[in-house]
Amino acid sequence: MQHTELKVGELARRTGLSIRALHHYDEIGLLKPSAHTASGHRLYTAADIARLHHILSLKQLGFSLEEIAGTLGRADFSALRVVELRLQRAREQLAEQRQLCERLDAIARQLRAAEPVSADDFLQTIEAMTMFEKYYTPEQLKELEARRQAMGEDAIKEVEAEWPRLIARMREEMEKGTDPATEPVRALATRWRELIRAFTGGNPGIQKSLQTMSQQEPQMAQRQGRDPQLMEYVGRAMACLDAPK
Amino acid sequence: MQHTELKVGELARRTGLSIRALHHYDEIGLLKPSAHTASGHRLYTAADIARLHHILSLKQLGFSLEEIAGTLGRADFSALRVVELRLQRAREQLAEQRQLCERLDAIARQLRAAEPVSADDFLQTIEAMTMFEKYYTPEQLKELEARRQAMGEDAIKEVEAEWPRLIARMREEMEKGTDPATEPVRALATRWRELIRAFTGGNPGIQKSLQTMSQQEPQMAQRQGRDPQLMEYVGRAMACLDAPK
DNA sequence: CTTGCACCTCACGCGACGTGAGGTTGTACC
DNA sequence: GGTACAACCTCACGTCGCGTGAGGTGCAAG
Repeated sequence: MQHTELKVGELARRTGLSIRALHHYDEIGLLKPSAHTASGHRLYTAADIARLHHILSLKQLGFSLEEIAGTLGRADFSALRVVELRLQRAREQLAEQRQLCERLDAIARQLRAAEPVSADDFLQTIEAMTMFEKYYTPEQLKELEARRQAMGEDAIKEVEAEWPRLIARMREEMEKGTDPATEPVRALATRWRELIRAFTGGNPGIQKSLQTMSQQEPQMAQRQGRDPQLMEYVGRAMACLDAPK
Repeated sequence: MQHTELKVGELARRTGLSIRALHHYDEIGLLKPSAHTASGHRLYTAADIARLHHILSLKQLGFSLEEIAGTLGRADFSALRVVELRLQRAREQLAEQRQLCERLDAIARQLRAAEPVSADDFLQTIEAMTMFEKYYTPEQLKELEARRQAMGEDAIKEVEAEWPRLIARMREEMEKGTDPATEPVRALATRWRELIRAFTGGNPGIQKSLQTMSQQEPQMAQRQGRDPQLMEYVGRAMACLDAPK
């Protein structure tokens, strides 16, 4: 009955751990075999094996080896408190994972809906989504998504195609030096305002977030051809709309 | 207009990254600033900053720096495929996280329901749950949980308290050498069978899993005083019940 | 005596940086 | 010119839980 002591290989086979892992536990003092052969081979006693089972249980709960060592070290710990702390951590990580999945899923859907996109479009899409998540609250994002749903795929694509054209025409007028209060510009400015309103839906929170984003991330606007100079021109045109000549 | 180049500190402040992280990206060749001052200070151009934004976007999606480097390296990758692979990984991790949360939550509930438990009880509870998860299918676990609910806390505690008593009395008879076919043992064996039936609910799958677990994990039984010798005695007593003298 | 297996002890590697140590550069003020 | 002080630089080790060799020893069988 004294042959109950196991060597590493045997223990590894029985627990499914690697030999290296057991060596590691020995190294860091988490599980030191109580006996050794004369030649230095590790001999794990029944008590060692019981301890290992405890270790594996706690490991399955996501505790670090250090935490396990601490927990097994002193027997006076409050089990409930320890588990609840760990549960809290796990819940936070779960929420993060969920968010990540949602992000990826949203992007995948975008990609599936669109034509085969170029790498550049792809990166821009992601960047845009990241920005949106940064500047809009979750509720606002929901509302935006709802409005997109309501508009339908085609309408969205139309608007997305119209923006660059509108920007280009506005730039033309600016470069020609057209007075922003006069006609071709008034029409363009009106359309500009309409498109923005179609996006915000008149929601003041979303309007505010959009404004914040535009101010904080001028590079994004730049990439779409909306440089500060143009924006200032548009601003003047808008002002003229409100104050009719 | 040529003052657009940023030094590390500035870029770090704007992106929320640490200076060390930017150094790291430089080290591994993920983002090498296109310019340096004469004295060796890093200067990030607008193009560098754009690349960094791409990097951060992909990082937010959980890609490793190596994957990001690969993705940004060649422009011919299939965006959808990349994202879908990543999504799959994320979903798997999400499932694991969820399982972990459930495990922790179950243990926390157990701990809250019970009296303040000793560290030893705690570890034993966890170990038991781990074993259960190993040998019973999710559906079986659900059924067991349902039966526990139906029994009520007090009844469960009663049964849990009865087991050690029953085991002790059985051992007594065995050590006295009582014939397992004769009376005090017949009654004990009957009760033994009843308790097991209360646990399995007569479900053959659960009966089988229980048997498998008992065979594969003799140490667990041992700790409850059910050594092989005793089990063999119980087995004989059971057989005598079925074949009435 | 050799073969072969299980065991031993170093010791580096991963991934994405954190955290110093110890030195240089740039800028502002005296 | 000197002297702070912040911002930059380059090593280089630490993290966590082992994987993965390299190079050597112990022990039983042919």
